[in-house]
Amino acid sequence: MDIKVPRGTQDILPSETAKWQVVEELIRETCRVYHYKEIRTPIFEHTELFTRSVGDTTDIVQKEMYTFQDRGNRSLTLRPEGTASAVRAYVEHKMFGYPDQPVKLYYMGPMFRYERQQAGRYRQFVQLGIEAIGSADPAIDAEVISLAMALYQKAGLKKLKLVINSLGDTESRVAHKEALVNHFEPHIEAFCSDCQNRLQKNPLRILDCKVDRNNPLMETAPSLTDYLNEESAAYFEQVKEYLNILNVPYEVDANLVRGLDYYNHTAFEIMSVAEGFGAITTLAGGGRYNGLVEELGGPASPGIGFAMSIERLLLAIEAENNTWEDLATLDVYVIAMGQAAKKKAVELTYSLRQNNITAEMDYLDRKMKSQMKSADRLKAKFVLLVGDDELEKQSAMLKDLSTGEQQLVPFNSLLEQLQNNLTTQLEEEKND
RNA sequence: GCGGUUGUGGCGAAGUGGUUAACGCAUCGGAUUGUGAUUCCGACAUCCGGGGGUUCAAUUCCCCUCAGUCGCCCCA
Repeated sequence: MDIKVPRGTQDILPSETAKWQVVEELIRETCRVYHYKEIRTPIFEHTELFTRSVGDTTDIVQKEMYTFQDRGNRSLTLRPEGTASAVRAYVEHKMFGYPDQPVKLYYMGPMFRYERQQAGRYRQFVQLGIEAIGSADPAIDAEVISLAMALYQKAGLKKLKLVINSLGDTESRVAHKEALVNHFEPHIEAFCSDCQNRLQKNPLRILDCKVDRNNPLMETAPSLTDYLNEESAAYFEQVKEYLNILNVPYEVDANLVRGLDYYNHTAFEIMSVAEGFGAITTLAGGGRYNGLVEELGGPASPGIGFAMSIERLLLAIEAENNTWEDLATLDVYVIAMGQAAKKKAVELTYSLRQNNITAEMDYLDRKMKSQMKSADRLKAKFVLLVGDDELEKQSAMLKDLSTGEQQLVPFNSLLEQLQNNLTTQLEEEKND
């Protein structure tokens, strides 16, 4: 065996899929309650979609995209994020014309970024994305943020930190960027090489730099908050007010910057503060993108959304020591002794399944003892035993593995008997 | 892209420059001709990620390479 999964990808094995299903179910239910509808878009798009929306100076576009030529010489890219696709679909299907605005969408599926793997980071990973397009009401900002928080709470997470900031509108951002460049440029040679690159590209990131955090120029750098124009500042105030109304605790971090170009106004990030988490603690991130629909050819329509990583959600749940209900249950294990009995066992197993009873049997012609061990290991509730004696009596031995009790039951009343036993066992569990 | 670390059977994990590579778990067989625990007995790595080198001899030393993993950058 020398072919392995490609770097940064993983197989999610049967022993793991149960928890994925639990989380996925929780997510769909939450989205339903918040009245977001699922949209499914292709896993690859025209490359231009991402260069135009995400921004061609961003890390994602510059070094992380899986881009390829198809046989028709088109440049396609495995989607690195979902907002661009959702907005593309919004424009393409003229959802701006829908009577009910904002259009509220969610999607869940794999995203792809070419990066070195590390704890909580993969080249193929699964994101839940939420988008509300068509409203510039600060209340919907609060709704989107609270949806994310509600989801984590339902998943049992407590050690969370919500950080918000306002990037302001274009006017505010341009003014601030100019101020930053003026502030750092005269002394930029004192900064790390990354920061020197950031100066023109994205000076906001300099504020975030860990290498240069002790440089005195950091303290005196112009804050984004001071450069918000009146309208942007007022908008941000209202978002905070709505979060207060919803009792969603947050911290304002004036240095919070998101990596994608299309963001403006509200930006937020949710982190896990659980110990035992890896170096990457961001569970979800999002923000407002008021210019994006227009950028992709639609009418000016404001939007806001977020993306959260399912892998990181799972990691966070584990880091907080929450446990998973074991969903893999087996009602009946059918044991056959001898070839004649095997034929009956095959038939019985099939009919049980026809009646929604989870059933399994041995396909290795193993001895009875081995089959019993399998039934035990698989945590079967009941065993149905068929041998020559039983065949003669047109019956099967029905054994309750939890009590060890067994009784001979005629074939023709087996189904009824089993269904009775299963329901009484279920009720007893409830009473415990 | 850069750096740390690891790479021995299905899994976990010891180990040494030299005739049979510990041990634990799991699995299979038997003790127990048709019953799950425990116990006891037995089986289970022509080979120690791959390639090259040093050596009389390498899983153990050196080099290269590949892979996993963690971290930096950045992000979900």
